[in-house]
Amino acid sequence: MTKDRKGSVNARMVAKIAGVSQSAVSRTFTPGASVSPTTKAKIMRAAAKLGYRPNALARSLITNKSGIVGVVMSYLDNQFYPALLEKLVSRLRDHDYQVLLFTNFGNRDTDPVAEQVVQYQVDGLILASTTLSSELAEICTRSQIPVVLINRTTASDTVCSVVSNNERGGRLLAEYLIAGGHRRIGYIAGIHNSSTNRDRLAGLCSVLASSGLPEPIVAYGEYSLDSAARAARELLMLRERPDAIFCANDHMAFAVMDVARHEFGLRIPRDISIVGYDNAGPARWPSYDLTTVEQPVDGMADATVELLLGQIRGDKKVCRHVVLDGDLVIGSSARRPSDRA
Amino acid sequence: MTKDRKGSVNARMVAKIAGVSQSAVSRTFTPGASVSPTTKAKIMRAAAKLGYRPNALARSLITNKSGIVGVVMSYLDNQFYPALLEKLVSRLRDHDYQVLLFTNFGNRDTDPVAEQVVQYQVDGLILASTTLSSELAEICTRSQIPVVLINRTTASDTVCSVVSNNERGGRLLAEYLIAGGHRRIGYIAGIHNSSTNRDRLAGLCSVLASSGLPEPIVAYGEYSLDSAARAARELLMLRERPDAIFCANDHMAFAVMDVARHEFGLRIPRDISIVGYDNAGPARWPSYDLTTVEQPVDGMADATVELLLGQIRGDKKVCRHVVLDGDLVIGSSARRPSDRA
DNA sequence: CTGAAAGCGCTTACAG
DNA sequence: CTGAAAGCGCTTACAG
Repeated sequence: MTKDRKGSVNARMVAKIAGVSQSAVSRTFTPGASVSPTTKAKIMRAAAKLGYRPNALARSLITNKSGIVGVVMSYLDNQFYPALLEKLVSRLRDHDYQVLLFTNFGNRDTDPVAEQVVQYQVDGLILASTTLSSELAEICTRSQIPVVLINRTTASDTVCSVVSNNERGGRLLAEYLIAGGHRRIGYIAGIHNSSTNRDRLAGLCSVLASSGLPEPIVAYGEYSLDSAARAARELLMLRERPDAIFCANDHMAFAVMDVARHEFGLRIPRDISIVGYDNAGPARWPSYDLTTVEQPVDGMADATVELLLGQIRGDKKVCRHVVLDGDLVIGSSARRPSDRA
Repeated sequence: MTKDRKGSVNARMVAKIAGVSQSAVSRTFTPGASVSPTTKAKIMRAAAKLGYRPNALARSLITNKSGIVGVVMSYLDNQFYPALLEKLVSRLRDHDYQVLLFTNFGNRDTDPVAEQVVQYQVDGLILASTTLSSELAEICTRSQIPVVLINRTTASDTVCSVVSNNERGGRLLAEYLIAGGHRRIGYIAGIHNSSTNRDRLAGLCSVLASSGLPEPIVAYGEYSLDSAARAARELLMLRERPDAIFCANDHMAFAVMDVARHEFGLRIPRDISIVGYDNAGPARWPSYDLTTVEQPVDGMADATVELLLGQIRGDKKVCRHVVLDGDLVIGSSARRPSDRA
C-alpha cells in the first residue's frame, strides 16, 4: 500500500533512476557538497523527470535548522505593520528564510503562539507587537530561540530590539509645534505600557518642560481608531481646548483629524494642528498630509534581520538594542513656523 | 558531543524520566491515542519538568501532514489584503493550521514561491493575489497540493475559488450612479487580466448598455495608488470630463478622490461622484466616506478555509467556485439619487 | 568523488 | 493500555 497523498517522490527514487546512491542525490541538492559534474547532471535530469524536490522538513530534522522564522504581529490594521511585514518577508527571503505568521490573537493569551513557535522549530522569532507580554520572549530564551523585538524595546538585556529613536522623534515634533506657536498641547496616548508610547511622550514632555510650557493634556487612544476618536472628542470638548494634538501614532491621527474636521468643523491647521508618528501610508495621502516623524521601515527591517541572523549563526547572545533615527516629515496638518499667527 | 542548539529535549528523555516507553510519550501528545490516565499524568509531569514540546516537523514526516498552509498575497498596501490575511490566519488557527506567508515578490517570478511551497510540504495553498500567474496553481495541482484562489477566479475547473459577486457589485454601483443622474461615467481599471477587474467592469457595462448610455471612458490604474492618480488626471483633464468615476477598487478610489479634490479643486460629490469597490478600511474614514460595494471578508475567509480543509481531508477534488454577494455601501462620495440635480 | 550506514524525533501497526 | 520495532526523507561522518 503506497502513500496516497503526495506524488511522494523522494531521494531514493531519484537515485534509482539516476543509477546512483541516495547520498549522491542528497549532495546534489546540498549547496557546497561534493558531487562530480557528471553525477550531478544525471541526478538533475532524473529529478526533473520525476518532479523531485527535497523535503525541507526532513532536512530540518537532521540539520536542526528549519529555515523558518516566526513573525508575531498582533494586528494589521495600522498600515505601518503590513508595510513592515512586507519588508521583513523580503529580507528574510533574501536569506532563504520563510515566514510563519502569527497575528490576530485578539485578547487571547500569547501562550498558544509560544507553543506553536516552539513546536515548529522556528530558527528565530521577530516580535513586532506592542501589546505582547514579555512572557513569550522568555519562553523563547529558555528554548534557545533567538528573538528580536521590533518597534518595541525592553530594559532587559537578554533580548535584542530594534526601534527608531522615539524619544528624539517626540522632541522633534514638540519643537516643531512650539515653533509654530502652539502652547496648549494635547497628547493622545497609545497603549499605556508600550515603549513607543512611553518614549514619544517622554520626548514631548522634555521639550515642553525645558520651554517652560505646561505638561500635555492627555487622553487615551490605545492605538485604535475608535479609542482615538473618543479621545479626540474628549480633548476637543474641553472648555480650553488644545491648540495642537500630538497623536502617539499616525493611525490614531487619521481618526483624530477626521473627528476634528467632520464632527467639530475645525479647519486643520488653521484651528488646530495635529501631528502623528510613523509616516504610515495614508499619512502621505493628500486628505491627511500629516506632519509626522518617519519610522525608517527599511532600516529597521534590515537591522532586525541582521540581528536575528547573527544570533542564529551563533554570535553568542550579542544582545544589542539598535536605535535608528527617523526624520521629521512636514505636511500641512500642523501650522508651519513660518505661518505662525 | 551533544547537539548544542536547542535544549533538544525529546520524547525519549521524557520517557526515561517518566519511566515509560517513548511510544507512550508520543501517545500522550497525540489527541485520541490510548494512554491510561496514570501513565499520562506521569508523562505530563516529566514533560513539564523538562519543558518538552513535540517536534512538529518530525511528526509531519510520519503523518505526511505539515499543519502548514501557504498564503500567497502579492502586496499588502491595499488594506483589503491585510484585513483578509488576518481573517485567514484566524480561521486557519481555529483548525490548528499555521500560515506560511509569501508576499512582496515584486516582479520576480512566482517560481521561487512554488519551490518553497512544495519543499515545505504545505498541506494547502491559498492564493490571494490578482497578479499571480496560473502557473503556480498548476504546479500545485501536479504536486497534489490543494489550492484555493481567493478574490480571484478562473475558468479552469481544476482549482477552487472564492470571490464575491463582482459582476453584480458592478451593476449595483452602476445603477446607483445612474439613479443619481450620472451620464458620463469614467472607469479606472485595475490590473487588466484580473477577474475582479473584468467582472466589475462587465457589471458596469451591462447596466450602461441596458440603460442606453455610452460605454465608460476607461483609464488604467492597475490597482496602484500612483497609476490611479495618473489615470484620474487623464480623465479629469478631458474636455468633457466624466460626471462620475467608477474605480475598480477602493484603494485606487482614495487616490482618485484626492486628485479630484486637491489637484482639480473639485467638490465631491457636487462636482463629481466617485465610487470604489471592497469597502476597505479607509473607505469608512470620514475623509473618504466612500460609496462602494462591500466584499464580505469574513464570509470569503470562511468559505476559503472550508474549501481548503475539505480538499485536504480528501473530498476528492470537489472543485467549487464560491460566489458571495456583497452589499452596496452608501457613503457621501457619490451623489445620492434623492439629491439628484 | 562516492556509497553504506547511522540517526534526526517522531507515529503507528503489531503483539502482548 | 503498553512497548519494541520499523520507518518517514533526509544529512553526514566514515571508509574507500
